[in-house]
Amino acid sequence: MEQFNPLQFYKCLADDTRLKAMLLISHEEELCVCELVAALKLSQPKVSRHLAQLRQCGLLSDRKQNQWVYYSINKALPEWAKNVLTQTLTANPSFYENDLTRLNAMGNRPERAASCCN
Amino acid sequence: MEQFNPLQFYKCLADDTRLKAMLLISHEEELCVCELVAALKLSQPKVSRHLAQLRQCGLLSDRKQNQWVYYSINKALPEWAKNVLTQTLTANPSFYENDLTRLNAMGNRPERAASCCN
DNA sequence: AGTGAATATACGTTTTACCGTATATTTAAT
DNA sequence: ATTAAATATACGGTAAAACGTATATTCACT
Repeated sequence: MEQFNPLQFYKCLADDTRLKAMLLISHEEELCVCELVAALKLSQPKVSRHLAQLRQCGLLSDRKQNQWVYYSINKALPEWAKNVLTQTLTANPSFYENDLTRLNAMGNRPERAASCCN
Repeated sequence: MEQFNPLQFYKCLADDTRLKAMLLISHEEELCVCELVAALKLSQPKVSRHLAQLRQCGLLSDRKQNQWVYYSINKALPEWAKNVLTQTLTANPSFYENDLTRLNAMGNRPERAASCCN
């Protein structure tokens, strides 16, 4: 993230897959790729590509644990951008409710250890 | 505006011309097309096209007075969207400062009557 | 070492968005 | 009526973004 730029931020949010991924991750603290693939009902390469973009633009952080990669909202995001995400999340539950339902219905969700003690 | 949708909202903000226009209009209450053309240093058809899109998506309202068309933020925008715009405006002054300078340097800015008494 | 699961990337194609230029429309002024 | 200014729209071309498919990489398990 060179210098955080509002235009780049909104370009990241201007795609259905990326916006839903951001909101689901906000809602769940962190999610791994396979959980997002199940929640969004999209192909793995498609999801992975969009997550890579969100990470490169500084919106997401990732941590690897075993074979999984967990994505979370980048703590270093400017406050205004965090607020934008929170507002969007709380005001538009119907935008992502189906995805949340699929996520919760997913069997075999990976166990996760807290990032502080692995 | 059928039903206000966060994805469509962010697609509107995901273009340099549109984002700057939105922020300048937020900052100035209302602006006409020729003021935006001067502030953004862009062609009139380009600015007009983007404003039309913002109006069609429900982000802007317009009112005609004499030969000018003034654009302002749509009062009917959902609160969360208004908050997003306000946060973006106050947190990113450098994103639009040059445009604001050009706007203020513009000679012959059209006189405007308040919309309540024309 | 070999296999399978999770994830990432590369490549060519298709779709979407944006743009410049020309032109139409509306209003005001002469 | 004619002209000029402000704005809007139409059309064809270009560029950017997104996609599907194939493949590479990494890690755990046997």
